[in-house]
Amino acid sequence: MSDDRPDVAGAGMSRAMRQLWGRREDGRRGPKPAMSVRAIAVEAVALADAEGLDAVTMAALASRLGFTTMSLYRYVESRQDLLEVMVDEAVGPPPTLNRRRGWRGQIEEWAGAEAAQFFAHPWVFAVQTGAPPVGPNLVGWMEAGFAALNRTRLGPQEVASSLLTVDGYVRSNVQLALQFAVPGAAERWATQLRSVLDPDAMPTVRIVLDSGALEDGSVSTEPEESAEFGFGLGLVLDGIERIAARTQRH
Amino acid sequence: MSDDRPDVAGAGMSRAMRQLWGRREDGRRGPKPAMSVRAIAVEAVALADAEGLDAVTMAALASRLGFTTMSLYRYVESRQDLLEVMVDEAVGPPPTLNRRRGWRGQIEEWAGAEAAQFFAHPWVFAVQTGAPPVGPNLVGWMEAGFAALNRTRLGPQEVASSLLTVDGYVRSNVQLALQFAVPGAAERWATQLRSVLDPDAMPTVRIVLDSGALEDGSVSTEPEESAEFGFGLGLVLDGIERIAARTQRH
DNA sequence: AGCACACTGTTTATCTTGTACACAGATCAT
DNA sequence: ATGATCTGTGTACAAGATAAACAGTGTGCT
Repeated sequence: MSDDRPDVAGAGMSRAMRQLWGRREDGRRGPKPAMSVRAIAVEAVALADAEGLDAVTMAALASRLGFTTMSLYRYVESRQDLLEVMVDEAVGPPPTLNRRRGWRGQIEEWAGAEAAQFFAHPWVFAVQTGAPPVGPNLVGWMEAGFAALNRTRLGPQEVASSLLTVDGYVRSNVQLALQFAVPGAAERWATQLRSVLDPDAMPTVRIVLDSGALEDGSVSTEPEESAEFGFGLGLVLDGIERIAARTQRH
Repeated sequence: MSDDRPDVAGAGMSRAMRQLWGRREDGRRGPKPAMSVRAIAVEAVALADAEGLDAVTMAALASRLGFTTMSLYRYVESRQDLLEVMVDEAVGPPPTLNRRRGWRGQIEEWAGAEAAQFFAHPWVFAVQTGAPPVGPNLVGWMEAGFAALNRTRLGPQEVASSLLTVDGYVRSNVQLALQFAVPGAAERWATQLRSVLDPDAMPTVRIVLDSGALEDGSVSTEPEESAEFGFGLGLVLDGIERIAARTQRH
């Protein structure tokens, strides 16, 4: 199997991933494939958007595409493989950042765009990735983010850490916002807690709860416009800025 | 069913959660339960630690406990319910923060302790929670974190946001570290990318990759001791500190 | 004391899903 | 041409969550 040759492009990836990177396969005998990994991914994403990730069964997806269940396995090694391809498709190509803005503005753009993607495809959070991502789109986002941060004085090490921090911030923020996005979810949660909380044992939670800080409007359902989002991101960027100011390039 | 009375303690939670909060059930007829939610959770956590989350099937868990599969459903409403209970058990009770340290030191403690828990129970990340968490331990961690941040001049709203940011940072950082923790994973990942990357299209990724910033040692496998971890956390705390310095209490 | 009911753990059965395997036809290298 | 290879298909199975009905158990009420 030439697929396993370690020196070939895309070694170690699934066949699907390799196809996403546009790598040609070796032997081109047999009938031409009637589908493509990308087309499958697009349909799968649409299905997940419409009915949730659980609705994306191999059978349902295949049926939507007008093929049999097993035909999918010619393109994707397993459901897990499919999910990873779906994530790459869902995040889409990276944004083209405004060149006239400084690194900080660009990272804000980047973070906002990422948040928007997550809001558009909430099920992405439910996909469990065991290994670091290798999809072309995800790597593209990395490139865009690294490029922006590379305009600071930070060294590669710090650039990587910083982007990771920003990415982590965006993810956790959106994830929480999504949980509160269900109408009434915040109130229901607050009510549950109040009904069970011992005020003496947990005074501060009570205070925050009563302050309404976590009520419906506060953790905004919207992506970038949220004051919440901007506030926390500001924290992170302030930190990066401070480090950048006192760092020598390595 | 008195379980559904909206004014009763723990309304809206699963029976299991209510039991974790120590709420007594109403009718106490019939035979005494042979197990307890907590005992089940402990065994389930042990199983997940040892063999991964997938190994935690209702059948396997029940067998370990010496009962039939279906008996578990007397304690837990569904597998999903079990998973949520497991998470609360896995994070455990919150740390008691050193009272002599300032808010910043305490939050560092808090973050380190949280990271340690995640490292000890990596499968926690694979559990998908649709709603905000309501387990007593998780709320306990909230309390501890809020209490520390409450020593700043920040208002409740900012306190909540700040802790969320810290928590998000810890989670994403540990999650990534775990992915690179598999021996050779970082190298394999770097090799894969290099073999597929077009240097012209993605120059910055190439630079970071070649800098070794993401090689095995860099993203440390260890919790708090990691320079990585401290660096990023420092960013976030710097940000919080700056805001706190210029904020009036609301 | 006795009785009815709430509650326990069990047994049995079902339904959903992912996926291995073998096949028939298509197509290209030689 | 011809055989190796690749495609989509049909069949079959195994794992796993959970619904339903059941028989025993202990409590509270009479």
